[in-house]
Amino acid sequence: MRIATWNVNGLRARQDFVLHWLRERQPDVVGLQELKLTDEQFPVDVFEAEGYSALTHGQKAWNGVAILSRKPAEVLQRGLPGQEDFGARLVSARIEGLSFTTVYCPNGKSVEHEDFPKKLAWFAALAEHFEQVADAAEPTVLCGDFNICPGALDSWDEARHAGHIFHTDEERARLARLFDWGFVDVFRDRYPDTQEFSWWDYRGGAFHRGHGLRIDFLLATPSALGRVHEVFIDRDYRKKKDGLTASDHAPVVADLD
DNA sequence: ATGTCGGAATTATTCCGA
Repeated sequence: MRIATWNVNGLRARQDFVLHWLRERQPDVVGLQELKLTDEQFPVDVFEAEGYSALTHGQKAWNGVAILSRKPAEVLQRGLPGQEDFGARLVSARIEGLSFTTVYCPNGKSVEHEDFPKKLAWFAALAEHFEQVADAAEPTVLCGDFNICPGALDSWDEARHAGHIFHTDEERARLARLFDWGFVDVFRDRYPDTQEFSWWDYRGGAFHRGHGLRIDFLLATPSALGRVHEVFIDRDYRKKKDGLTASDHAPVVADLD
């Protein structure tokens, strides 16, 4: 089973690009983030024609998440309990015995902004949700755009950004609570010393200059992690394809037995 | 160039968020 996560930065603008990727990479289950459309606007028929059912949790203009699946998927949750006012950011499903959740975590904007403490509270609610309703002994995947660099290796310039947004101890402590519960960062587990990024700013030629961050993850409980035989960040799909504009995020992909 | 995108509000330009 091939699973993936991808912040597409607007599905209406990215639809043809996403189809290109699906045909090329042939994933079985995909968590999508930043759809920027409502459930009514989601092009269900387009993905069904490609062999995928879609479970969506969208809203007008901003945020929005979905799960595409080639296998039967039963929705478990739409929205993070208690945090619905902060946008449509979570959807989860049970797919062939795997609990699969995808999230678009709040950005926070800057440590001085009012969204920053709200971001921290959102992460606390996310950890609490898993502590309350999930079982770390079960095969479980939590994937998405976390908008946090877990460590110095995950930033193109930790020294410059330390203490700033995506690089604070407070944000890293909120991620640590998810790790304490039982999640493992699949890419970092397999490649402890490799610097790779999943997001590059559109501005300033950041992609070509190597100015990126690793903020998109596949997290897995040990029983799911044990099934992983490969994981990669699909950097090639951060580039234009057939004249189509890429998202500012690359997909993250893992192959499970 | 605080440099690019996507989307909304409003109707070709400006704003907001990332």
